[in-house]
Amino acid sequence: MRYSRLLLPTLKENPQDAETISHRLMLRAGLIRKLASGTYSYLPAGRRALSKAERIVREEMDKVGALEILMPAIHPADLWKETGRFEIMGEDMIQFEDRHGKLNVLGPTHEEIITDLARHEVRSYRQLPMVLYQIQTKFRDEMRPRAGVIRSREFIMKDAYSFHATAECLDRTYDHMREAYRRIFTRCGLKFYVVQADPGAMGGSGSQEFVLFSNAGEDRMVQFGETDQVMSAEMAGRKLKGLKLAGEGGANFKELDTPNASSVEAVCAALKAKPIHLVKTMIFAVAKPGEAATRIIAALVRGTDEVSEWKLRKACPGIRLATRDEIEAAGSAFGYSGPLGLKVDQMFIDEDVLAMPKMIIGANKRDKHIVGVTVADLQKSISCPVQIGDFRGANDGDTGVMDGREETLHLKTAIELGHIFKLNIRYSEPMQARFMDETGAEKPLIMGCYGIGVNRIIAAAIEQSSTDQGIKWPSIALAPYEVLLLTTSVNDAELTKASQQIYEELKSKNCDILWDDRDASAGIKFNDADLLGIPIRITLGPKGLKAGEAEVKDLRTPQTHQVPLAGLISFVTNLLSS
RNA sequence: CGGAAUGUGGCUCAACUUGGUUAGAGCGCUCGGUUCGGGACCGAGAGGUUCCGGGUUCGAAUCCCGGCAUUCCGACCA
Repeated sequence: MRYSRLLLPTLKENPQDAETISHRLMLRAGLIRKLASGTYSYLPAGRRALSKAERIVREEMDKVGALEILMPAIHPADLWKETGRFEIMGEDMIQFEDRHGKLNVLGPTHEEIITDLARHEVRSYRQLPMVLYQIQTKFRDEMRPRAGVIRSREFIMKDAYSFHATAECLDRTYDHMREAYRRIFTRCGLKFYVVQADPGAMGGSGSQEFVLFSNAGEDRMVQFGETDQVMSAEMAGRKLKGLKLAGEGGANFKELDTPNASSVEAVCAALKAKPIHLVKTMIFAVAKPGEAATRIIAALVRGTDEVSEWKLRKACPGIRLATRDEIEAAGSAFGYSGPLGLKVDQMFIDEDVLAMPKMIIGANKRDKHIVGVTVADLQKSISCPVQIGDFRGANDGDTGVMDGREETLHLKTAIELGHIFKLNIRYSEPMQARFMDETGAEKPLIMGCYGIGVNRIIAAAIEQSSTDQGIKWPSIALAPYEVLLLTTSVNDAELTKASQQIYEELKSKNCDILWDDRDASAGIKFNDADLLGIPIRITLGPKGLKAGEAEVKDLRTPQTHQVPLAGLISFVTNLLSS
């Protein structure tokens, strides 16, 4: 491609709207342009980078026998109602009525759609296992799009879905997909971690995330010491000291007015205290979906900590946050809950609470808190069963425990690149997607699903390795072009002729080459070259031409070579295949 | 949805506090010339609903009210 014919509008200055490095550089290097909040156009170079990522994804999917399909972005809302996810996804789904008054949504993901396809097309265990995938635009009406392409309202996702007769077969495919994902991100040159994750809204029995550490990310992760072991902060277990609910004295607490102070922050302001002095009391209900609660429980953590629903769920399965009515039925007031006098069936107390000398707790009355509460007071007043343990998300510096080993936990923020799930029959059962097994019995299809945020690959690559001067593509396989031919001046006929010859020859060798043939000063060309970061840069100037050599810079090493023109083509093709 | 900030040629910004000529600068763009290995220089030129609506005033980019948009923090999130 000739630069003079290309739309590659670089920006000299940082756009005011862009804060994160990948966002800034994608704009400045002319990869993307914003249409509106959370929606971006990909310009030629950006589209090329995306295509390169897509190509890697396709090759690895095809290698594990996945079949590419394409599903609609417009879905009948009825399909989403079959699994209950119409309500769960809620306002994240972009909805519209068509001219016939039928409600449709723009697909944020495709479990329901693929399951519908499967219930029509899959009849027999003989067809299984089957893996289908697509690369397609998804829509989510994000509350707050941010960081350019990292969280946008419209994004490109590779989503794959697998169907199985047995759980063992799902396990095998899941493992193959995980390895395929490793290969994909490795080929993209990304420094990624595979993380045990909470299946969350997707449902199912297990999942792993592929993440890349970056402060532009949104996921809170902890790294186990200096190892490659990473897990979500919510799930990382910590070492306990063995504290007990016991103590002497107490009963010197008093009730104070805290009008309209239901958040930790507001209570601190009202009582001139710090979050570390507070205890948060979270009330949960044990209930089946859509049914009344069978038990009400409470969880206590310090004001600085977050209750880990995941850890709590392990101790007490089937929980969900209690409703306002349920909180009041437990003798409390919404926003002012505390352990003293609370009528719950069980209490789960994070161990750190027991190390607090004095605590501030909710009084179970509107606009009131109790200060000066001690562990002894808790011991005397709590009559329900109590479990002491690890019920909070991990903090930076905690001592983590994994498989009997102990390491300091380092808190990190991360970009989620991909996520793989064992769905089992989460979707096939409610949607009645069944197959006939070898005994002639009808069974729900066992499913897995596997997602990759394709445009996040590009953003993450730039987050991982770039400077304010420009992008440093971590893999040549991702760069919009492999080779940049920089002709320092186009007003020298000899130079232009020699450049064109190099350009044509490399092109004929199937080399992805961009020739900067613009009538612009060398400085502009060098700066644009730095911004775009094309890995191999050939610079040809009048002095070099006279000496019969070109300068070849390999940005990956980064080494500069003076190469005789006679051997230039083979030198570059060797670099590319190395 | 809560908190904060911003909105002025294509881009980055100034003028706003304290209302007062024809709203400026740099970059970019067009034309002419010089230059030609790190955003070079000289000259000429085009380009504006100062986000929108209302109000105050003799007079509003500037002050007031309402709205919209964008960004950041939080809540939320396959």
